Amino acid sequence: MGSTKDNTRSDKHNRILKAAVRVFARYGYFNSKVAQIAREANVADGTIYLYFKNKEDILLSLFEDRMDGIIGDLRGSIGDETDPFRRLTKFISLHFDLIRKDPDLVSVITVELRQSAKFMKEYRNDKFREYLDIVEDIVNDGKSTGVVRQDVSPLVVKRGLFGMINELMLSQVLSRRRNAQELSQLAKQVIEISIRGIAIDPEQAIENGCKEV
Amino acid sequence: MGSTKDNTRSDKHNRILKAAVRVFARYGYFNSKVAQIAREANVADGTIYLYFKNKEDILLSLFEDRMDGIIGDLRGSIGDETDPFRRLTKFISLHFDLIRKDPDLVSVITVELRQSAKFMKEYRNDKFREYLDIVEDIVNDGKSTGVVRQDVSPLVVKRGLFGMINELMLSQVLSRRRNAQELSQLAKQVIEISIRGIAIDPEQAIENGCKEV
Amino acid sequence: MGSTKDNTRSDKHNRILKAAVRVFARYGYFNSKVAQIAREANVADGTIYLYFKNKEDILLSLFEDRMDGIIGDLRGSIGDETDPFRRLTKFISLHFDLIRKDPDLVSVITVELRQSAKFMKEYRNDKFREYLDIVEDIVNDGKSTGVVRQDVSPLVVKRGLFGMINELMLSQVLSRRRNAQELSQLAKQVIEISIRGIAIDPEQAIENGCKEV
Amino acid sequence: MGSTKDNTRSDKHNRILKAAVRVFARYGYFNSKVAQIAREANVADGTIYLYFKNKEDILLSLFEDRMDGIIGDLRGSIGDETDPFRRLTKFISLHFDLIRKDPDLVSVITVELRQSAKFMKEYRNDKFREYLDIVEDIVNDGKSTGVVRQDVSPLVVKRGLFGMINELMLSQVLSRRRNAQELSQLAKQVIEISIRGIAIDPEQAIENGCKEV
DNA sequence: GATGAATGAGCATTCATTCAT
DNA sequence: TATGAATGAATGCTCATTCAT
Repeated sequence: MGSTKDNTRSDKHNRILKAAVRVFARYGYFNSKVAQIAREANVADGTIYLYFKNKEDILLSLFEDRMDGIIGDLRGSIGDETDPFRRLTKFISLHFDLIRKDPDLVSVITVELRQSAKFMKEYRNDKFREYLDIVEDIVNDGKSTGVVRQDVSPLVVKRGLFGMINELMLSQVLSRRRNAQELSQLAKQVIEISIRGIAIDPEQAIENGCKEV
Repeated sequence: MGSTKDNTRSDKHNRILKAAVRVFARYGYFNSKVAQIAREANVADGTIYLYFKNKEDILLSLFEDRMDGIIGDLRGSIGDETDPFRRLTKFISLHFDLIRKDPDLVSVITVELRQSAKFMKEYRNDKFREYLDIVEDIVNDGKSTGVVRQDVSPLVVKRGLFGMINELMLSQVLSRRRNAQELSQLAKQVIEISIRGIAIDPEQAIENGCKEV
Repeated sequence: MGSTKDNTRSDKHNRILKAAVRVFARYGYFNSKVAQIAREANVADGTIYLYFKNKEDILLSLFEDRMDGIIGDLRGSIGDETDPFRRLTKFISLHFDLIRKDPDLVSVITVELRQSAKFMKEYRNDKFREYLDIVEDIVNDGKSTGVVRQDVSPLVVKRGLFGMINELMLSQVLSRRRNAQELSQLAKQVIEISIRGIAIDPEQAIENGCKEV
Repeated sequence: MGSTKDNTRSDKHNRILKAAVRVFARYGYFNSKVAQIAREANVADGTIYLYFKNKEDILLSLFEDRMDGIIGDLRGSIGDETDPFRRLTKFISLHFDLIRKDPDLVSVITVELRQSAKFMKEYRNDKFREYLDIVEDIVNDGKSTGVVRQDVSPLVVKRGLFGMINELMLSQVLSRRRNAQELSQLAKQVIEISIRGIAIDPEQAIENGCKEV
């Protein structure tokens, strides 16, 4: 029958993860109780520990799992494009789409993840790096093809752009009201500033980057 | 008879705050014990509660107190300047100076503050807004004088720039090595991207904004 | 085929018991996990409960089962002898042999068994009593034949001797090094003290009791 | 007012220890809850941890503390005597007195202490050794003065006698009924068997050892 | 104001036991 | 019989906060 009856291994894993995003987003990581996640996932407390090492592992696994999806989406969306600015545009846009599609996930990524000492110390080297490298690649590509200024540091851009997007997503997630138009306006602003910020020929870059988005 | 003997009210208040930055930066907010802060401040556990409502209040007071200093510094530094881009330049530079002057404080602001539900929900309206408004004013000023593009949203710039700076400060604080040159390079990158991102005449703006900094 | 493939009922029962002695001896009763015993016995966790009521029942069954063997050995060894002191000698010797033959079992009997409230309260009435009665019979026999002092209490002797042997076995099991010679010296000491302690004519008793052992 | 109002540091320490003996004796170490000890001691759960590292530390401290008393009593009682057998007599007698004076303590020492892996592995080297040495000294003394057989091993006697006494105390503590007469009979039996077991001249030894006890 | 001993609510985690397959 | 995934009750310990001195 329905999804509640599907008790396969991977289903429980997923149910717990889905419950965790909701709970973490609502109460914050430290205020969330493992028992609460279990209840929302419709499993027993102990079952959680068959799938995750401990509470922190739920948060970290959540990040890894969801990042895989996000990175996949980003690559999928960017893959078709060759122009660095169009790729940057798509990269940024997808983030602001996410705010509507999964605000809880955005909450967890922008706020709760920072509660994990382990994440702050170690994790930012793995999946996070893979994610950041997408931007680095775009910038490097732009420098090779001569459309991005040579003195632009891809390292600064990737982290800086991430910070900018992250903060704007956060402020959106914290304020209740959100409509699609506002979000696309937001995306547009970020896109334009970013492109102009690094392009050799800003006007041309904007024209290329923003065609029919 | 040095400072350790000065037991005036404001001194203890300050000693606790100074101890708190150290402790929070080292162990993280949730892992920091009030007793530990008390020990580092050389006061009794109970004394803390004569000066602060509770543990979270220490963090929040810390933020308010230090933000006053930072805002003061920013205003002081910016006050002399009239060119919006020069003001922006100074605004950004001061942040990267802070990483060297008080890395613990940077740690607390970029990471630990997010642990406070109260801060995330309410506080971002007071002292934080005052801080952000500095940028908003700069951008608005630039738009009035016609050097910043009219379609630039000051709201997006203030939050976006904050996010960018914040993330770069965080990544600096997390990595051990830090030298003055690297930091000023970082600042320069952020300055250039920001200015070009919003200026009507980027080349002119950069020339104005970066004179002898 | 080989023993690992023999999955008859009594084989699994035995495999579990053998695994339990090892695990209990190594980790102590309370720190031993049922799952651990199952793994060492090469059966599933649930299978344990087809053969034993619960964890405590494993310990108690273990005791019963092994005590049958020990009592059998004791009776076998003593059966041939008629002289009470020779019987006592054999009784004691066999215990110190056990330390080398099955130290894990000695560990469980001297230490772990005491963790079971049920054993301490009830069990000491059944198999344990049967075991103690061997000594009681010897002493009573000695009193009848006039070689043991009339004012000796068989009840005290049986429990006292058990305690003495038990403690010496324990101290042997706790200390790593153990050699056959040391153990037989130990046995000899206990034998001599016991015999002299209860005999009417100690010298004669020792001579009878210790012939060619 | 009464003892319940004496809240000095050492008083709480003692109250917890006294509560612990009661609780451990009644429910067994593992079944005893820290909260239960706290309630019986009239302190908060957390207070326990101001005085003891953890649950096991309560048990171990209890042993150390009470052993000090017992060792002191033994030395006090034995101190006056010069005859080894009289000293042995007093040593043994005091144990059986303890059964009446503090059965809970006897319970804890004979049964619960064995639950502590730490005690079984490490502790038996310190306070316990000090206690056993009392017997070793007596036996050595007896051998020097030529009243104890030269081939008697003091090591075996000290551990063996301890085991004997221990087991008899345990069996007394486990059985409900206990009267002073029965206990002194018990002591007398142990005394006589021990003395005869090790003496060169048993009759003389008994006469010396048992004068007016 | 200052102290620090005392409080006690709160929770992640374990593991013996069950039961659907 | 046998399995092993799932269960959920149960508890030692921590630590922010209080308050008698």
